[in-house]
Amino acid sequence: MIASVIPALRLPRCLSRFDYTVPDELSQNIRVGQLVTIPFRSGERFGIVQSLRNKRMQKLKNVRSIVFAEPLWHETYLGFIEHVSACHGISEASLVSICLPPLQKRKLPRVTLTAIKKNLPKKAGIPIYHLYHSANERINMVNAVKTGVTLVIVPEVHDIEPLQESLSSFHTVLVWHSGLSPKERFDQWFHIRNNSEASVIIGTRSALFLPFQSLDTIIIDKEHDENHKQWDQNPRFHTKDIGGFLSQTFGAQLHLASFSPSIESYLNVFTGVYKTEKKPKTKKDLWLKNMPEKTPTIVNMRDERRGKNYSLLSETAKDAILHTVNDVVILLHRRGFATSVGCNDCGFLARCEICNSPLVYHESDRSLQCHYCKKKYAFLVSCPNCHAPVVVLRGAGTELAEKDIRHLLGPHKKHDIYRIESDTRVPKIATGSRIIIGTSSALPYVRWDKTDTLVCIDMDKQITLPEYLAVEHAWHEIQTLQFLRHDKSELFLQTTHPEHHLFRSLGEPDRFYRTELSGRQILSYPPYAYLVRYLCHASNALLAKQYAETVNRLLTTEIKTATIAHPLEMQPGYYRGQFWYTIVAKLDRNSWQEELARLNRTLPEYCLVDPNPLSLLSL
DNA sequence: GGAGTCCCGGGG
DNA sequence: CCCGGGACTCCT
Repeated sequence: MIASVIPALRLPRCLSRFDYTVPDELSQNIRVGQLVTIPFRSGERFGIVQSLRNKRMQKLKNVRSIVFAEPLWHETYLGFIEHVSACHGISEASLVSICLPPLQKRKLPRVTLTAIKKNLPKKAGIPIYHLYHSANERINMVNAVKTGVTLVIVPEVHDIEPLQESLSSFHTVLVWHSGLSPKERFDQWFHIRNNSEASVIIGTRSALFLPFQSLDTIIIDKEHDENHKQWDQNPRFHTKDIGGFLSQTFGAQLHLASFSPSIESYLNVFTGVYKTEKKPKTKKDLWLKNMPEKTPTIVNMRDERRGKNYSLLSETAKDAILHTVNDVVILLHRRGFATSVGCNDCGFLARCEICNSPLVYHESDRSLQCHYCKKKYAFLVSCPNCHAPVVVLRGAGTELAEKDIRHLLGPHKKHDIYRIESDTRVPKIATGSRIIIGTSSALPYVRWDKTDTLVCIDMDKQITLPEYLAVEHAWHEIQTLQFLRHDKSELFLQTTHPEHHLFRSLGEPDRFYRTELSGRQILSYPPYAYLVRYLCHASNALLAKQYAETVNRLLTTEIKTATIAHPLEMQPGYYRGQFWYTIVAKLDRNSWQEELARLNRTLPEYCLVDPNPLSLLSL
């Protein structure tokens, strides 16, 4: 007997299944879906039995051992593995290695697997959309789930704990995220494999690949959040896509939930792709009219400049901050002191010599830093291009904001000031009133009940950024603050484009969605097409470009229902020791899965696949 | 993808 | 003589 085995190893696309002879002493007990050990290269590896056939072949190595008598996975799950790896342009072997993260040989004798269920799938219904307006409604939505195993995927580790605490009295709750220790991982993983009782599993996107025996409900919470996309390493997947595949595999009901629906979901609700409790009847119906009635204050920064206020904060915001007794939150999107360093005379802009990204000024050591490749440069005194003595700092980062705030409050300030960024460790925070200055990664550290004043220093960048998702992202950010802040608090949005439909639609969300949708329809962007991005990389710039052109030719001849854009240099063009080019294809939104799998098959190894990308150009 | 291998060149 | 790094090769 021959066993086709998928090794648990990160292997290239073309290497997935390997044939081994089943020795006579194992042939009675070997099953499809079982975890086995196999000799691979010089060592021994875990693998999953993909299929068995009665045949004899020379020169094959033997399956070494069967780890558990019971199969780890149902046969149907192997179809899931095949489908996901085909659509995401990775080998089944790589995906299997992601599915078996905690296995250590010496611990395995401690565990036995329970018998596997024989008949799996019922048919999955169409996805259900839940719009919630408060934390309570959110909890109730999850609690409404009564029977079977429920998987809740949240965008960030921070989202797990609050949800877990409000649920634990009703359900057995298990959590899964990147912060677990190896021991916790091992225990949770086997618990999930063996548990057949009702339970709720709450996790980040890596929880999609846990060894479920059955799955009745999948909830994707904060469905609009960009953290649902894994964009920086293979497999580059979106929680919604994998959630859909899982729902098919287990016949589980898929739910999407958010306080700020994505533009894609809005269309899906109106076209009947998703069900809702209160269904809008016609296309003319408004769906989101009952948004919270807190209104943000839009501050026109052009007026501030005209009034000779050149600081980061408008007079209105300064005034509000000075009069706030409790907490203040100040948000902006850049770390450091200024976004860019350049010359007003000739337009020179300081860029990283390695990857060409604009450099960021850091006040603490008066250095210029590249936020992509981390290289540091000395501060420029004069323009290297035209030798003008003045090098101006444009834009603003969190460090500059902190300096301004300290200056504004003066020496007798009543607040403690904290700057929180993605890569700073969160300081030990005192109990007094505080001002938090940070990027959106500071939000988990905000005391919402005590925060009376919130300021978004600069909404402009997201409006002007040439990315189709930028404005939607800005909208969700505003809605996140609207959702979290208390009714008596004030939110200031500073912009030089107060006439933008993003701000004018704040009181009538449906208008925002419809305007964005019509723009996307014209350009065939999602949700009217399914995007896939192909990334070509090489250690030399010319080679990378040639690779991209080769892939472009391959795709152009192979493509059926899609349009494809010419290769473009990525932003930054150099990253992790490699030069990068990108090719974007727009696939038919109804048949993208087959098309994607077919296109991926033709690709050379150096080309990575990024289905459903968040950005067209940047890494 | 990455472990194993060979083959350089540089420092002693 | 020993290394570290780069290129190259396979993997049932």
